[in-house]
Amino acid sequence: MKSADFKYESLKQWIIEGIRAGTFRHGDKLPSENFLCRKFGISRQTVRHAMADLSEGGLIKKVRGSGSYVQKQRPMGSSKTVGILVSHVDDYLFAQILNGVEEVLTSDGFGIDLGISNNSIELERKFLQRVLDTNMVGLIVEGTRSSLPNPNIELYEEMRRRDISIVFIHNYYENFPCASVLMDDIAMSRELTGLLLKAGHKRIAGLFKGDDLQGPRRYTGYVEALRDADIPVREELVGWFYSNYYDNIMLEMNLDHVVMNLAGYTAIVCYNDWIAEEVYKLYQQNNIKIPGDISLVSFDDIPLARYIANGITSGQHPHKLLGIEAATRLLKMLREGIAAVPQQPRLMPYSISVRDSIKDIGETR
Amino acid sequence: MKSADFKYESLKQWIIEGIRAGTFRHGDKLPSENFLCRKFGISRQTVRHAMADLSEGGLIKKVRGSGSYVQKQRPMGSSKTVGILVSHVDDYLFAQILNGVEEVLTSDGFGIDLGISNNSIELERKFLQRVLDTNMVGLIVEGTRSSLPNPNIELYEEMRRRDISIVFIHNYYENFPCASVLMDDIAMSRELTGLLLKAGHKRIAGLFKGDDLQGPRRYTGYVEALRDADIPVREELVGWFYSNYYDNIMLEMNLDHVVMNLAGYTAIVCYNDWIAEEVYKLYQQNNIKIPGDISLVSFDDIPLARYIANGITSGQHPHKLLGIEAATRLLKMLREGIAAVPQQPRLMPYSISVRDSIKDIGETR
DNA sequence: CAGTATTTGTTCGTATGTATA
DNA sequence: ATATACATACGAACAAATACT
Repeated sequence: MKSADFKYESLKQWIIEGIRAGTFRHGDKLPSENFLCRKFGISRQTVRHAMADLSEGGLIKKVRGSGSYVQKQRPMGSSKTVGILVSHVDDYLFAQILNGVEEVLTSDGFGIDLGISNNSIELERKFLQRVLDTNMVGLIVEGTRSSLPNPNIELYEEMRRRDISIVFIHNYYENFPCASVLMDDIAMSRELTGLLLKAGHKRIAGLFKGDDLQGPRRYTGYVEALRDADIPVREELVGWFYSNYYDNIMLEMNLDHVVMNLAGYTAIVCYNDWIAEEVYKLYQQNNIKIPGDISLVSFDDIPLARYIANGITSGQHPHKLLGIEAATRLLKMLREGIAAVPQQPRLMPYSISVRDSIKDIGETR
Repeated sequence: MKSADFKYESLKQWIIEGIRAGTFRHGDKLPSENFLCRKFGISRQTVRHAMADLSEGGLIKKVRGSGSYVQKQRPMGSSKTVGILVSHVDDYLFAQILNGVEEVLTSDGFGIDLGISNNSIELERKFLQRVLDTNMVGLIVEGTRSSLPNPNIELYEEMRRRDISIVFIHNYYENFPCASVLMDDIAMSRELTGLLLKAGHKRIAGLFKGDDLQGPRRYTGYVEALRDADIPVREELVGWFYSNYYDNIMLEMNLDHVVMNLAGYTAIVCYNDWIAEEVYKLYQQNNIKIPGDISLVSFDDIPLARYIANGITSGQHPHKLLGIEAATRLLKMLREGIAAVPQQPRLMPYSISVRDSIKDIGETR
């Protein structure tokens, strides 16, 4: 189908198509040069030209005295680079993850190519394209706007076709089953909300990120906990915010609007510690005390969490371990094939750092 | 000198040497194939074999009907990958820098290959080797143990020979003049120490990192401030710690030893906010109040700084800007040649966030 | 602008060397 | 040890792009 004005180009195409179609599989011996000469009625030099090109590109390996062989799709010595795409690099969470990933991969001689999506579908696409263009062997990725249908799925599917190993972290796309490593957001959220319930709170507000899978998952845990306690979920106590409003500049301008629209609650579940800090600052301005007036729980347990108010109760997320786990799974897939790792979410264990941000208001249900 | 058993290999060598020696300069037209046939008494096929190899490697460019030309050392379309090597990824400082670097480079179509040295000379070497092996076009690097002579200088020099652009951040090696972007540690430290002096402090302790260039620079500023105030520097008030003791696990075990050996001071200059936090925790255990008993100033102004004690006074380092500045300089070097950017340190502007960690003890000198 | 010489690109044929099965 | 298969090398011819007159 392709323009093959030259004989050596058409022979290259013929071999490539044969490999793609499965006629020649990885490790197979290709027909000898002399055989191809006869078959196509061309000279050996021409055959050699074609084979040399393919060999240069790493598609085949020529062994003197033996023959030419189809290389594994990804010859070991070729790229040895793994892409890692994260959504934000604002804080130390990412740094910890990266630390873990780096530790595992570089000890195995892999390089890391980094991309930041800033939760932009377009930037995600750009990086995925780069993964394909530069022939990376694997990808660790934090999905962009992972709770919504993703238009870049086609690129992920192209990667799968090309046998590029993929591990998602923190989230994944519903319509793309894949290995992933997640924190156990639902259970963690259920337990954190449970702490508030146990302290007698009944009107518990929630503040979640809407366009990232972690938001809905944390919301789910919150809902489950309320349901278990036979407390109806009140729509007006749940605030949602979105990526557009999430970067540091816009955050404060919009968050107070969301938070101040919540009313009549004694406790709040915050999407993460950064949001909790913003809420705390807002409360300070309005002279609301934590936990005196409002009890608060949150996620991530960043170092700051110790210092917000009297210390806030936060779900601990083993970030470095998550990075290590993701990288380890990727390595296994690279070495033993994609099937070696279950293409399902793996939930990381968690723990909760209880601090003085919950006031017991008696009446234990 | 090299084993050139084959004619095409020796011709390749001859051309490479010619380019290296300056006989053929970039853009020059090489002798025609037929000329080389006659000159070396070999067939045109053999000449073509050699030329094809060089062309594949990007060293020369063949133009049909015209001739073969020496390529620029780094043909634009080749790698488009920039290495970035940092020492630690523990905290958000690095994340901010990376954010800035990423923003600039990816908008120009460059990819980022990340390495973490963990302040290990060996890991640094490994990454530098990777930069060379994978033909990266540039490098942004935070030097490893930058206050000491570095055994990897040879690799940096090889990069320079290969026209790989290099920008140092935070530090540089004394014996390798190079473009670099630094925070103005000395001036910042002088000003911070000055704040303590203005508040009447005379016995001011200092706690510095010894094996990173930033440590000695901050110490220098501290010394200059004291000298300006005609206060002698007392050896016993200065504590030094080293990378071995700097990772999170070892830190606390050793820091208290260093800190507790300091005695008879009313104020302390801390290497950075993480150290300040450790010092603060130590003080808490010993019932020492900041600023009641000891005044404290520090560097970096991380978000935590607001929350340590009543908030600590800290020198603000525009991390993201530093990343942007470094990346911008690198881009300029990549586009216009290394000479386009002064091979000297560029100091970033800074500001100081004054908080309630300094007690005025009267007697304004 | 046309024509010609130069230069690289493609293809053929052949011969010899060397590693592998 | 022999046959097979790839690696190097030579010689020749024509095509196509470019440079020069």
